[in-house]
Amino acid sequence: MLDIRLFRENPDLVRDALRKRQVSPTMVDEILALDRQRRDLLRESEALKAERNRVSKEIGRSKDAADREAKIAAMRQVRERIAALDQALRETEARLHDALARVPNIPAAQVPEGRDEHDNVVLRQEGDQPQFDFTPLPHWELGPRLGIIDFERGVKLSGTRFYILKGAGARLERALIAWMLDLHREQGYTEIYPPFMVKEAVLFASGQLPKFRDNLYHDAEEDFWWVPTAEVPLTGMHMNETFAESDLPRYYTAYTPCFRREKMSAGRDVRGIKRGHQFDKVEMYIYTLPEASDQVLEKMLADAEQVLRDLGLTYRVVQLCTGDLGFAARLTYDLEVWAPGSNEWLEVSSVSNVGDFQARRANIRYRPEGGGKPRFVHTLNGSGLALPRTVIAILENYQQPDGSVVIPEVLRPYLGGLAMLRP
RNA sequence: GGAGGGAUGGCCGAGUGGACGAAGGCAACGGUCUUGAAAACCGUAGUGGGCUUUGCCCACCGGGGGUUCGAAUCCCUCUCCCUCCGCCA
Repeated sequence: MLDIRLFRENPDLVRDALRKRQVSPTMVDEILALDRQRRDLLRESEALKAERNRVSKEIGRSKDAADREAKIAAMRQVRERIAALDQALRETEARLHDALARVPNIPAAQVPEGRDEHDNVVLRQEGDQPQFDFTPLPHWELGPRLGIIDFERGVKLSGTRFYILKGAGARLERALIAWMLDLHREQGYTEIYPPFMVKEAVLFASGQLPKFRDNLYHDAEEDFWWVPTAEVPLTGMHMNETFAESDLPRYYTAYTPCFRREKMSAGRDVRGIKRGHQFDKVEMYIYTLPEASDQVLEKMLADAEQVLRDLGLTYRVVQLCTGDLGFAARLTYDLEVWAPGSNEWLEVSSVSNVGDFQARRANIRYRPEGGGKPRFVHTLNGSGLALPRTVIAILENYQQPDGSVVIPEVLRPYLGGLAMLRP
């Protein structure tokens, strides 16, 4: 959520930001009109309330019965008018709040301008694309051959975009989660095991609602929403809290499954385990002082990169352009890992500085050391990493001519020493 | 699931219709005293919003709604916490 004052004081800055994001800037004028209307109603209502407060006190003190009756009658009228104004005010505020809640964050100045993902900028590549003296298979062939992925039975249970991991496949998934959490813990993050279902207010706080309702699963009878990412509970965890400055920064890491309806990508990536309705992810999340957030973003990026480096995988760092930036983000780096069997770069991590955008929605502040008004914190989030695509990369990069797959060294202690998957 | 009891400022805690944004205590901050500190004493202090911004006004006592000229206080409702009973991995 943006500060309404930004619209009043610098509407062109907001319009410009929306244009760069390929979003129509007409909402700016709508918001300014609602803001004007709100303040007009508020002024009128508050003036009447001041009068009511003043006269009511006089009524309490008055000894004159006739005087009291006259004032009570007059204030009855005032009450009616206040009620009508407040009703109009509530409606205006609801519309203003809803409009404001749908405005994306302002991109940071250094974000390259562009229409969509084709205009993202590859900053660097780490490692070379491996050469094979045979044709590398895609994971959707390797998995079933190794007996570790069962697509048919996943579909039998739950339909398209579901699969079963079996035997060493299930163990590999679990090993990756445990290893990533341990790595992040060593990097300074506190491990969190959050609820996988949260209230609507939490999804609003992190920015998923109201705009992305269609991509979420929710319980029909109760106020439960399945998390689409651990970023959601890790934001909501400190909702309506005020930190002491000395409490910051806070580094968190969490494993959760992520549940997404994927309505937007119907028919895309239907093969393999690249895009499912349920997938595992280890997430990093940081609360910082505003001044520190840009610097902390670089640490988070490095921490995510270490996962790929330790696995010995080839990846590239991509800076998202304005048109591809997520709703809440002001600056985002994607990490894409090379998958030789699928023959594509797979997004396994998205590392973002959100600024105060979520903090404002979630009302998360800190009190400056020297005293003074509470200020909003900055939040950052980054995957470290998304599991299925990491599994894809491991299977496809470490496959051997005979169809077996070598397990990366770092994972072997988590797999009882297992070094090789064999058909 | 049933019965009962709760939720007040940073913390504790008083307050059952009118000078209550809220006593008192603790903690915090500033000052006096002191070589320094402690103690003692004096003082300052909440959050958000509006405006014609040395200030004035509005709102906020778990959330929402209602009664009333006027609500922390009365009514309805929701959420959460505690106690007991039941059920349960």
